[in-house]
Amino acid sequence: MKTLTSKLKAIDFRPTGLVEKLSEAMTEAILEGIFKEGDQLTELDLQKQFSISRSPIRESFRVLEKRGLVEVIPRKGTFVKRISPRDIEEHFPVRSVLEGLAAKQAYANMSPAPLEAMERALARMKTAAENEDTKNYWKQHILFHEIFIDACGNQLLINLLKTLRMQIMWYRLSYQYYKEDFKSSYRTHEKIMGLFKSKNTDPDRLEAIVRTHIEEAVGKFLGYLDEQEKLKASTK
Amino acid sequence: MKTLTSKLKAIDFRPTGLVEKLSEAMTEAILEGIFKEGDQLTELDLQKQFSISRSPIRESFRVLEKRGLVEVIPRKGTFVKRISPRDIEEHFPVRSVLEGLAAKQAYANMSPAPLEAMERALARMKTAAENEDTKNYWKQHILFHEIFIDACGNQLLINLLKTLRMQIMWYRLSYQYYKEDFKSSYRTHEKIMGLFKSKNTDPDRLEAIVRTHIEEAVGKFLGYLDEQEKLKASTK
DNA sequence: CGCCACGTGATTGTCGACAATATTTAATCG
DNA sequence: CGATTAAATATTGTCGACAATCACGTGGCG
Repeated sequence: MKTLTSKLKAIDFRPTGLVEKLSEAMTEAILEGIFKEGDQLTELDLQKQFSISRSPIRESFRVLEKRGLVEVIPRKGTFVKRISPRDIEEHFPVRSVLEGLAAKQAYANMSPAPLEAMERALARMKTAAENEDTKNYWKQHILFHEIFIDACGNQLLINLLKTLRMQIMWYRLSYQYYKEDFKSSYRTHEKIMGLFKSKNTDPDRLEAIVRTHIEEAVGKFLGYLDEQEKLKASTK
Repeated sequence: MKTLTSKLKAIDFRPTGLVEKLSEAMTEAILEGIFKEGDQLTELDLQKQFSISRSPIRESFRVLEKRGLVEVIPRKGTFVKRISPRDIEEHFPVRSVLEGLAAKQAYANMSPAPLEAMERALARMKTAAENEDTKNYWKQHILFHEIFIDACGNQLLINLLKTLRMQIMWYRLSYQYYKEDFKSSYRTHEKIMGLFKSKNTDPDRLEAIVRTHIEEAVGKFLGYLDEQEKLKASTK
């Protein structure tokens, strides 16, 4: 487990709202890969790093647990959650139905602002695809989805998806450079954009297309995972 | 906020696993309506009731928060979550797509045991409907759904649905006596059962029917809520 | 050599006390 | 009398200490 010296200094640790600040700091640390999967987050270590007592640390663990980033095992400790191929397989179908629903609900109460934001994101996806800028393509891709999710207006749905997407995002840390089939991906999003813009789109069709788009991602993701594993094995 | 004397005595409070025990006790207390919505759960009160220190209490709050039963507001306190009509409206679409997916996945890897369990539950639903035993009809209805949810094999999906269903169940405390249209409800479940049993069911059709069944419940539920509100207003 | 008992260090679990913040009540002024 | 401020009370936030449990290594025994 690496230290968090850089983050530590950036944060004001006057003793109020320690749990909030600490939760944010640790969330970032996990998302950025400073805390690696399987790592035990020992209270004493964090206590030393942040010079705070264990009470807020323990509470922060529960907050991170809610976000699905760590696993609190009573009388054993708190560990950064590992993601197995099985988790991936379980994740995508769930997320696909939820994002499908979000798309449908977003279409139902769509307003100009998010629509324009999506178009801008889509334009940047196009540019990134042409330049084969994988990292940026991903960033815009994520943004595109986030916009219509936020626009769906269903707070429960928004929160669920935020959590789910964050969980997988963290694993994507290294994933941001994986080679997406830009052309195919872009065409799909172009089609989705078209459906959002049109006045007489069948909401169920929009939902189905978004859902399928995400369901199909599971294969690519698992393939990538496999590749990484082999890479790891060969360098040993 | 009522006291928990009865529960208190039933629980062994030797200081190990206090958080687990306390979380369970408080979960039940909320589900059973001992803690009412909007109630502030003050640490001192619970401390006195259970004769334990505040540390495990505070951690338990975070556990309950994860289950969606309370709301932790920093520097204000912890409150039993209120459920608004809007929450209901947001809840049902989400749950419907998830249970639809669960049904589809359950059908894909269905085995005899859960199938039989569902048939038994369905049979008891029939009896309860004939006797107009609302409470028992509800119980069996819930069980019926739980069986195929558990059978879907997707642990993420199972956990999400368990949480969602629990949140609404708590509000159902009084709801167990609301008058369901037994005949219509029973017929739907008979149809679902038939689709689960058949070897050549279209999984998407099964999914759609389950989804629709739940989507339609939102109206009844809101109507019930409204009725309760009026009742409350009139008795004042 | 393998395996179990046991002790030792590491880690989590709980506690009571004090500090900081929020809420209520009381007092003051216009 | 109402509004504003100030004191008091209630409640949450954090801390350091001690207790219980777990993980690991060591030594004895078959």
